[in-house]
Amino acid sequence: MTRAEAADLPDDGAPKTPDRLRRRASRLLSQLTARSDRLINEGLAQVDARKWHYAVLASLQDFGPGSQATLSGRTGIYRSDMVGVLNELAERDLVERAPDPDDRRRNVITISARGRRHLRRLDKVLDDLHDELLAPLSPAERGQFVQLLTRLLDHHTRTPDPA
Amino acid sequence: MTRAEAADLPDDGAPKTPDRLRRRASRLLSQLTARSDRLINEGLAQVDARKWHYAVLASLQDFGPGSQATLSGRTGIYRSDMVGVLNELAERDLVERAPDPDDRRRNVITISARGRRHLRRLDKVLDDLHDELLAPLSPAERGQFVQLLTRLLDHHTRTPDPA
DNA sequence: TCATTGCGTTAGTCCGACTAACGATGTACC
DNA sequence: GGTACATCGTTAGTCGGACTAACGCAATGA
Repeated sequence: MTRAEAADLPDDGAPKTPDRLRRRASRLLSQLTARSDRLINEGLAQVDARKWHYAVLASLQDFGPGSQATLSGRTGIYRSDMVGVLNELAERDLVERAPDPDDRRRNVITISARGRRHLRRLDKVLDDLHDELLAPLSPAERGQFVQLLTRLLDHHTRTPDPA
Repeated sequence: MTRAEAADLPDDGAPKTPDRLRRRASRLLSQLTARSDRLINEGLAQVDARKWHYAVLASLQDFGPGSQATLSGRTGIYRSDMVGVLNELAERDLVERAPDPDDRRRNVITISARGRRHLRRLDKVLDDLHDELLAPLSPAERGQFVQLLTRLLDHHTRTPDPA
């Protein structure tokens, strides 16, 4: 081992990260989100689903059928990406896509019985995955965490940057 | 217009997002991180910097010179991406990259006086940006938030998925 | 009627996280 | 001393998510 290495590396070889870096909320968010996304994606993949599937199905279940644009608004998925998501859902017979007789530009998307069943399953899967995600936190802390995130997101959703 | 802005408009048609979707921690994390990343990136862009620059400079300042691999470990930047980051930093004369006489495979990266000055500026910029990011939270809540994030990240860092 | 707006769709950009593999070099073991 | 293996910097490329541009078409309203 060279002299330079001895200066850089602690005895166990674990690399040290500066505190000012480690404490930055933006960095914590990025890193945690990366882990969270992977956890959720892998979990959903095991039941042949993606998180967008859940968003669309839940939105259909809770607010009824709608056009692709409507779903886009309800779920936050861009309408450019919605196409692919609905293709996947239709392939699996979880939704039906039919032309709207009242407005021939639109498709009316409806959740199927199978879709409803699948949604119930996804809800369970996601509950478990979030249990894993939030494992180190007590129930009270989980509530706090969600609350803080919500407030921050709301703030930045309704307050666009003046740039 | 971004996703979150488009979602959820006050209409009588009520394009609303299902609660079970809105409350999921994973989703809140993703969305907030997207906003946070944009905020930080745009802010840093105004001083001709990227967040990786900060990570590398801070690591050099706090722990001294090191090889690219060392920096990779300290900052979390993949060594494949480190190349480009160091190119940018070297272009701006913020670091110096010199071959290590003791090990000709390595480069020794050193922060320059200019780099130190730049780092001080970045710290200030980031403080301001985080003030904006965490605006809706009280100081106590900010501490709480950082603490919760840290615990979660630590947990998932030291506990790899059993897959 | 004609311009405008909304719809679904295709294509493509940008970025961050991550993997694979290469040539050059260094280290360990027999 | 050779040889197998590990490490370093580097290039290239994958993957998914967020986001933009623009098309053809249908509906709307002045």
